Amino acid sequence: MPRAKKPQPDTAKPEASYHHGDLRTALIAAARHILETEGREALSLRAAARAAGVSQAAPYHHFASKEALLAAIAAQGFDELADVMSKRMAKEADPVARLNASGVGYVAFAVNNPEIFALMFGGLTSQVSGEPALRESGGRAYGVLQDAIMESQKAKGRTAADGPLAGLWSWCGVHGLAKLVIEQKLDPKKYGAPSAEALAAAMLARVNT
Amino acid sequence: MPRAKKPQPDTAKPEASYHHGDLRTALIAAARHILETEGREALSLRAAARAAGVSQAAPYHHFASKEALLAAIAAQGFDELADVMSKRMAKEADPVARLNASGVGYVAFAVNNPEIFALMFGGLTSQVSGEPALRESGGRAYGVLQDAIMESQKAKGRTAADGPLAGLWSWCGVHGLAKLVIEQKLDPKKYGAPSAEALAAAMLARVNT
DNA sequence: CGTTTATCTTTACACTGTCAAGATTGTTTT
DNA sequence: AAAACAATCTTGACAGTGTAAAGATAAACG
Repeated sequence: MPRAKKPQPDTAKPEASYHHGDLRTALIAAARHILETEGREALSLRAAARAAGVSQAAPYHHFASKEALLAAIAAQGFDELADVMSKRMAKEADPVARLNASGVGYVAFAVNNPEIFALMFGGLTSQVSGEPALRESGGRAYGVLQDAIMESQKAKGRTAADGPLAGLWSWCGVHGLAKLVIEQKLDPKKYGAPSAEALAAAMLARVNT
Repeated sequence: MPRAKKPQPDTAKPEASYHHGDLRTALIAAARHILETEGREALSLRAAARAAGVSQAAPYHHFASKEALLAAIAAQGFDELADVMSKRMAKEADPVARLNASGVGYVAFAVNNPEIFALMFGGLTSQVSGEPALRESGGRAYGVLQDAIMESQKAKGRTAADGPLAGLWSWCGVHGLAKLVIEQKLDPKKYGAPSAEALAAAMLARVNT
């Protein structure tokens, strides 16, 4: 909770100051922490403000609404999703292996960040899902996936007419797998896989040559 | 809103009576209506009670909490999902065609009932997702899908070791497709399909022989 | 009939998201 | 430098929420 301020980072504990210094990021961090440890239900704007050590109305100087704060967290999630997928892909050379690696990364992120993943996909009102920052981060993650799909299509010499569907199906499968595992509707161990990640890898390997 | 009571269904408008007669189902209906027309955010227990014409505390004689009411709606959803899938399957003879038909039905239900589908998958706290009625309805729907998968596996002469994965992948793909379309992350028309249902049919036909 | 039990109402509490008005501080202009 | 301004934060308030306790009403059953 004791957070360094920009203006004077000399004193050890600059707590009692009227201006926080970096409330916006502090609120996002606090809200994310609550979200991850206590769940969506327990996350209130007031609780986040409390955790950041400010009054209940302070957040409104940085976010238009509670939903806007949630959208900021979701945007962060999309950025991390893109990172995870990129890093997994970087380890592979073969285009199809790269596509599959991105899919496994997708599942890995989802399982490791279930609450944020839920926020990114379906947890926000449509009013706020059009926010520019959110759309940009979402678009970036989508781009990584799309590139992987295109790459592998080209490598297999598919036509443009038929091609997209195969990649699309991989995305749908990976997304559905992640969701079902998170909601506990699907248990990887019942299918002989030690983890959701392993199950995704096994299935993608079966499907994509 | 004027709802027939069991004891004396003779008078035209039995409104002003202390006992409602069938409050439980009336509350489910009212809540579902609000959910479908105004969205999840607008659905409060008090609003449902108001719509049913009773006081704010009346629902607690039929549901332990707001979540329990939502769980009842979700259970209804699972029953309807099972029905839709069963009816679609009944129109086909070939085992693989039957599997694909159940998948298309899955997507059709999801797209036609987005709010309830969201409730069924991810919209409930884990505390209430273990309710017997919910688990039973969910199990029934799962059973329909599972049967379709088994059928088609047997028809193709697959081994038990390898078989389940193919069916699982279809489920994941169909679920992911439904979710992504509902969240507007995926537009069927961008892939040359007039509807989500058509897209699901096209993809399943490509994947399952 | 009277008693019991299920159903419903009234009242109340703690909590929420959000707004308006005022206090405090940092920044810019003169 | 002082003065004006803008950004940031606080206090106080309002309507609405989920839920619990205590009492009223009516149906069911002896």
